[in-house]
Amino acid sequence: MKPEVIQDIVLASVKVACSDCNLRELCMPVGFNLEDMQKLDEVVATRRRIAQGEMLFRSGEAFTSIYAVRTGFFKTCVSSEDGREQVTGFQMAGEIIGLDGIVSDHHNCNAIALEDAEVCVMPFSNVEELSREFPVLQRHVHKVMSREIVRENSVMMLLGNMRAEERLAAFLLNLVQRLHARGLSQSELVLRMSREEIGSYLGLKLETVSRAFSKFGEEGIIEVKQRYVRIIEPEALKKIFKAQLDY
Amino acid sequence: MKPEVIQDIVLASVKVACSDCNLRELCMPVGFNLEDMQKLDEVVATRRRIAQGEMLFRSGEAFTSIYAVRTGFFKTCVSSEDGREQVTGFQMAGEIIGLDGIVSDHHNCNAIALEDAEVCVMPFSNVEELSREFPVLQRHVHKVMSREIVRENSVMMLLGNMRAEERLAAFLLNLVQRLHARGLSQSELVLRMSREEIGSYLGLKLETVSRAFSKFGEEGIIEVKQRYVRIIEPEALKKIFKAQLDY
DNA sequence: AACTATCTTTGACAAATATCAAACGCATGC
DNA sequence: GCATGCGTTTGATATTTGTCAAAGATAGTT
Repeated sequence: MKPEVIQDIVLASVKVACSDCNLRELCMPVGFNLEDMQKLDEVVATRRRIAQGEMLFRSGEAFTSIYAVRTGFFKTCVSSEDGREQVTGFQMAGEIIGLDGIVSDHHNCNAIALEDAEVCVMPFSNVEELSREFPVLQRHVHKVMSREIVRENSVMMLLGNMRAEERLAAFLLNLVQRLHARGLSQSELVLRMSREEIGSYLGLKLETVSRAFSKFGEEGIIEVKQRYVRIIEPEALKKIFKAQLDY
Repeated sequence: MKPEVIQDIVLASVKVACSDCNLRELCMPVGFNLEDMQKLDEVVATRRRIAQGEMLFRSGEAFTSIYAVRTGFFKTCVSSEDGREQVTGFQMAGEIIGLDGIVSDHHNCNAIALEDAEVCVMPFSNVEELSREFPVLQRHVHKVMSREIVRENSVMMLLGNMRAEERLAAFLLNLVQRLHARGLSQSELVLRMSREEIGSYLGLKLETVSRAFSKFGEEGIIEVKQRYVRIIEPEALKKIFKAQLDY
């Protein structure tokens, strides 16, 4: 715990202000006047850096805060008694991690950085307190949680009804869409996760994921070179993923 | 719309008070004094009856309220463009339906009564307003949403990592556990849903579900007669479902 | 540059589940 | 009582994905 405290002090000395953050529109409510925004800066207590491969929190740990990803890329996963692991999500800049911990006051999954990352630490008591004061923040928090519920509904559709190639097409389209919303290319990406992690998320073995990638490559729909992917024919991907839901 | 309005009037004339409801401990926060509780009665605007097979709400419909099941049994499901359907959950007395609608102000799934049912209609603006006034209600709402996120994480584990018999064992154990919490038997139940609906929830075809039921029956773990199920060896079910998560 | 560890790709084969088809059971209405 | 319809069970077969194994690619290290 000691090293974290020291690190927090270092980071807190850097200006920590939502009102001044370029990710504001991704993780804060819109339609906010400047005064409100400045009061809202109080939700974020500190920032925290997480090295690649390190855990932001682990299952069973006491829940105190939710986290907004500032930079880097995370995965969340649950594991069963007998050691099987299920990746439940991948999170990028502007997305919120840790909502699973509210119900039992303990985290219910592991959050692991897939590359060096920085998060804004938002003690949940701050969030609740300010939510009572600012209806627009309250509504925003509810929307964030509801969005997560809807996303998981879509994943259930994917896992329950789609075959391997449909799952991968859906996955790729979702990823580039989110990257594009962050100002990155809508046709090129570098995957931050392994075939095995993709497979875990999609309910497939890594070999099946690899084969689907190769098939798309052979068909000229995408260009794949290990973790680099270029989407050549987005329409073909969308056609494969007919079972498209809006998430 | 007319018939519903008339029905609402009829139902509202019956006493609608959370403070007086025998499901209170399931769907309202605990540790509430009586005065607070009486103010909280305002969250529920009306009650509404839904006949078997009817929809409480449908995907795309404007979101105004969340619903607490008072009696009866529901399923929620999403459907894809090409008509595939995925059951995302089954809800019984005391459980909350409709949280999916908050993010986009439109419902994102269909909620269908599997038997004649009655729900408490809680306009979400009431919920938010009273949440600002009562921190204990605010916390409760957050916990309900977080619980749904955690439940869906477990379903992802089930769909992504478990085979047919494990899925069915997990499903049966979860059902009886919830029924038992409502004062019903922990060994006997009558399924409210068809094999096809179970299959949709579990990512299996109805024939596979039926075969798994038969297998459990042959092994003496359960007794099955159509929709009647008696669990003879709960420990055997738990052993099959090693990948047990606490949901 | 060579070595190592890790991730990825590909092939051959096995296992699980889906599909198709038919029979069965139970409730409903005539 | 019998016919009808819907849901369930069971069997035979097809398809998809998983498993096991080996080779290829990449990045980091010495």
